[in-house]
Amino acid sequence: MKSNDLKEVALNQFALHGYQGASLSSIANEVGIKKQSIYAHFKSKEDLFISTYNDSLVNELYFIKQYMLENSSSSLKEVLYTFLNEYLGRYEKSHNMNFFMRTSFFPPVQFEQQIKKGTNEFVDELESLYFSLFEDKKDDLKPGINPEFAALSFLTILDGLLVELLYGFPERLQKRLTSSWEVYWQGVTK
Amino acid sequence: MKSNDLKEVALNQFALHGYQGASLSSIANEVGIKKQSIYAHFKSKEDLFISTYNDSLVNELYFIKQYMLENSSSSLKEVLYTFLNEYLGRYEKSHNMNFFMRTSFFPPVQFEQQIKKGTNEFVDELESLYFSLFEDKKDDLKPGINPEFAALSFLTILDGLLVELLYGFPERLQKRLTSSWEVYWQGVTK
DNA sequence: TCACTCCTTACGAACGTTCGTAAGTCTATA
DNA sequence: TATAGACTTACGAACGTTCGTAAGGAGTGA
Repeated sequence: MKSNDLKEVALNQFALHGYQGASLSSIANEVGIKKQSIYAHFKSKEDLFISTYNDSLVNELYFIKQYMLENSSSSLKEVLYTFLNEYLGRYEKSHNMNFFMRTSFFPPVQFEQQIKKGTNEFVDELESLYFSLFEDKKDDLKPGINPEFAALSFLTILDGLLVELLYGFPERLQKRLTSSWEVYWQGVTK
Repeated sequence: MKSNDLKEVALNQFALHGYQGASLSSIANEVGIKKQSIYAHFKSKEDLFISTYNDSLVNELYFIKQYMLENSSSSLKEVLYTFLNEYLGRYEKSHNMNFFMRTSFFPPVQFEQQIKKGTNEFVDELESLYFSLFEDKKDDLKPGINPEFAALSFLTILDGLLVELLYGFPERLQKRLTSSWEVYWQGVTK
């Protein structure tokens, strides 16, 4: 289906150049059609954009939920550390994360409320996934550590590493990952 | 001087709409001149942009260095925690941080190398500032904690909180700040 | 099987608008 | 009187969008 091709190419272009920077003609070009033909699939550039955004949100959430399902039997330490590495590695494999971050961090003004709502639901879901995880495995934590605090703290570090991912200096990212993990794990276990 | 007015307005518009989304005419409009008059001060939109970017980098670094100078006698705990709050609070007061983050995270393609170089120097300087701080005050740390690790870990948390700042949910930011700080400080002290 | 209609997808041509940029002119200040 | 800075006018290029049209497939009734 050409609609999916369009959304896939649009994702890449929007990730690379942003909403305003990506043009319909260059998107159409990459798909192999004329820009007017886009209007057979989407009624406007805005329509294409939010359609792409909704997909990216679903994909992002799907990846995380899937990981959680597949690793629910591992120890807390293993779940967390492996997740960090897998999630950061995902960045290289598709533009979905890049697009999603760009759009969530700096939404085009005309979509601001809509995207803020999406972001809010995403983070809410993410947090409750991690709350459950930490609650289930709180025996792995040092007594006296609030599982919710530990979860939020972990997610903050994850966000911090995402920033480093955007900067694009892999060796620095690696050092930050090592340091942050060590200090974090030392903080939540004895 | 009108050049400074221009850069100030440009900073706001670029922060709000990005490089491609901000137009010279709207910038000129806000300054109170015609867009063609911009060319009396800058030779192109690109020129205005990187000029604005260089200013924003200097400002960002200045704020941090100044804070470090003024608080060099405080305890490590106080320096760090107060910095977190002051730096996050700075976000509301000017668009400099927003512009700088937007540009560093997602540079327009034609400026990519130039901005990556700036970002790299900025982070390098930031890290060495914190390396010195943690080295100077390593007695405040739990023995066995590597001061460099503690510094990088702190900076990663800072970045993570910046992301939360961009999301724009103050109450969530507050919870993350509290949790992250508590876990972090528990990790680096006994 | 045939003809008819409907829907999807694609196209060329053109629309109005906005963009960044250029050249030349006027005017105030120093 | 020289210069900086703002103005007017104008430009080509690119933008998103609309229109009319055409090819192809799916389903329907004769």
